[in-house]
Amino acid sequence: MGQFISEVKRTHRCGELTGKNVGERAVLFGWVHTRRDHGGAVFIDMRDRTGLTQVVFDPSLANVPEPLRSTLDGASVAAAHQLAHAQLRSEFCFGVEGVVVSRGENVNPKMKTGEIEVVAVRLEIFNRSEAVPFPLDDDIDTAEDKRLAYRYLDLRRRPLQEALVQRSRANRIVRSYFGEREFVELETPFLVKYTPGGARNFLVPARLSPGKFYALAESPQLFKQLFMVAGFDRYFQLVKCFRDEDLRLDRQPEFTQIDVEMSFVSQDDVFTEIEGLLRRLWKELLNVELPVPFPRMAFDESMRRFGNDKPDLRFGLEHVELTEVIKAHPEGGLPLFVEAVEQGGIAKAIRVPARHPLSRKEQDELETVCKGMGAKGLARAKVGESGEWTQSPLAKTVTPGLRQAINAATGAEAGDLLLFQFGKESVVHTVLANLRLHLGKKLKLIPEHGTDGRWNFLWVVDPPLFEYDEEQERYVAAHHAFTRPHDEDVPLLETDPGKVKCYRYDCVLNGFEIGGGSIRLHDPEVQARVFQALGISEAEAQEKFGFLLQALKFGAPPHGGIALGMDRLAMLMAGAPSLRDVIPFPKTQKGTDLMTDAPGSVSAEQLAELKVRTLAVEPPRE
RNA sequence: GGGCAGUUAGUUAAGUCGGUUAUAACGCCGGCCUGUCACGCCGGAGGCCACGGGUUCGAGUCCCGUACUGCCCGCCA
Repeated sequence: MGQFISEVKRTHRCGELTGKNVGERAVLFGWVHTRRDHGGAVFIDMRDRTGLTQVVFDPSLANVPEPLRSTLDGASVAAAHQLAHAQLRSEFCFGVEGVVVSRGENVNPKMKTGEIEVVAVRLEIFNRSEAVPFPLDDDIDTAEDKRLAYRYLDLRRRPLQEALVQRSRANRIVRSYFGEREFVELETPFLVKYTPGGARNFLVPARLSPGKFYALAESPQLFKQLFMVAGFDRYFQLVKCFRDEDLRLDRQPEFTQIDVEMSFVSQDDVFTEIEGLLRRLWKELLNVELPVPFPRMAFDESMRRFGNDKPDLRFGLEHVELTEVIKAHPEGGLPLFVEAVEQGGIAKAIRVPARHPLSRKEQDELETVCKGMGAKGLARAKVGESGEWTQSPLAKTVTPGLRQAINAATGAEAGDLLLFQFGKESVVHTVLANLRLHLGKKLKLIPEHGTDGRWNFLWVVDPPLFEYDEEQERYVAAHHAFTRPHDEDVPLLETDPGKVKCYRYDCVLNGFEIGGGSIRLHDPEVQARVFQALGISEAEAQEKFGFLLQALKFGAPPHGGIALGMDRLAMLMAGAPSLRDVIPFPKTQKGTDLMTDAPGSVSAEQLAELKVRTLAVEPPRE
């Protein structure tokens, strides 16, 4: 044991052997991927992270041509075969020394290395393996929780290895891109002071300040602005961020951002830098030329046409605004519609073209989907040959005038299906935005998971600076309080804050928000007015953001930036169905780690040392 | 906090109207096999049907609850 490694060094990797290597001596290290034992000859598909090579243990050396054959030690070959036959099993880790030979008639065109095989002259088993709990093939349908419990085995599988290797290359590209462009890579603290608002923070008890807590940084936002004040001019960082919010397919509690901040830039300058980066990533990793500049869409337009601020532009099924149409037909015969509109709500529809027929049952399923998102129901109407509505309770009540107006607004033709939502604007938008995505997948306009080679990038721009919070009955910052409003809207800060647009932007790809940022507010006078509009007093602002406000007083440059979600980028570039597939050790939707069983209990002593007492029902161990 | 779906052998699944020994494939173990590559053939082991309660003469199957997993709404400045 161990001798093998000190005596011989690896000469090749499994995935890189080709016909050009025929005749070479080869030493390979790897794992048993599959084994086919014919008694007389044993075939092993040997795997390392580069791929597979067939290793054959054949004491007859039938496939080794002379004069090479007579140079090989027959006794050693026979011993290797015997060991392979008797012991070598799935997922054993082993080393092999042999010669690369052509497979001749037996070429396997399905394998990258199918032209050749390695005839084993010497075998060393480094470590045996228990039977693995699930197959390690490329395509498996093993339940996620079992894969996560044995993540180190799941990570032996090629799709995950390739995704992670690609992500590693992406990191390198990011660093060289920004490095070449005079950006400085700077680090920021993870243990920071808690600031209210925004994402919920993970808290870390501060042992040296009993009773006090650090927060884990949800982003380096304020620090990177201070880099600008300090004059670093152009900053980037690949940085972990932590947010204690509920998880989704594309959200993990700890994730990585490509964090960027620049001084003396406009919104367009930021876009140009980022488009250049994304172009480089797509070119080098996917060999795809992304057209630039990316299209831009106003936030309001995105909400109107798609019901959210991250539209998937790969397919239609756009929302059709019907509020005004209904208002124009007060006699229309749609009490529910009218009621919703009168109460300040809106009415919208999606038209499903006749070429995508949906059965009654499928329509009912759509209604279930909608109800799950807060809809009261899903009104629908099938459009007949002469524009009449059928298969709908609306058919009898709606007046011909309103019906024709709605048909005209939606562009409805015979055989089309109209799906309506009416009520509170936020609910209508949520329901229809998700219904549109659901339909897109159901009708195979976009894939259920992963990508289809279409890359529809989009900048969503000019959102409102404030959002009205109905619970608190006041305006809150839609992004953060340091976003620069459009100059022409500044007067509205006092008169109509809801109308103020700002230099905030999101980068959207195929319906995923892959990045967002803003041009920052560096004018103290406007800043004060923004705080006032938010109802934040001078004292309050000082307490929360005092260090930043102070910093902005010392000749702060105009600046702005963006943060890109590295995990989401990696997921989309890999065509992976989930963020978990590009994170080596991800967490479940409940934020647990099924391998380490984190989060775990701690001892009473540990808690006492931190001056922390838990109210949880389950007492800590020990 | 809420909605939907799921949980049966190591894995993936089937399991009819509630009925007596819970199936299959793959994997695993043993045997045979010299050109396989989804190797083949023969044999074998392997199950608290997630957990708890209920209905019933009888529950994998029906009902209620809990846990866990996934997707979504809320949440994510």
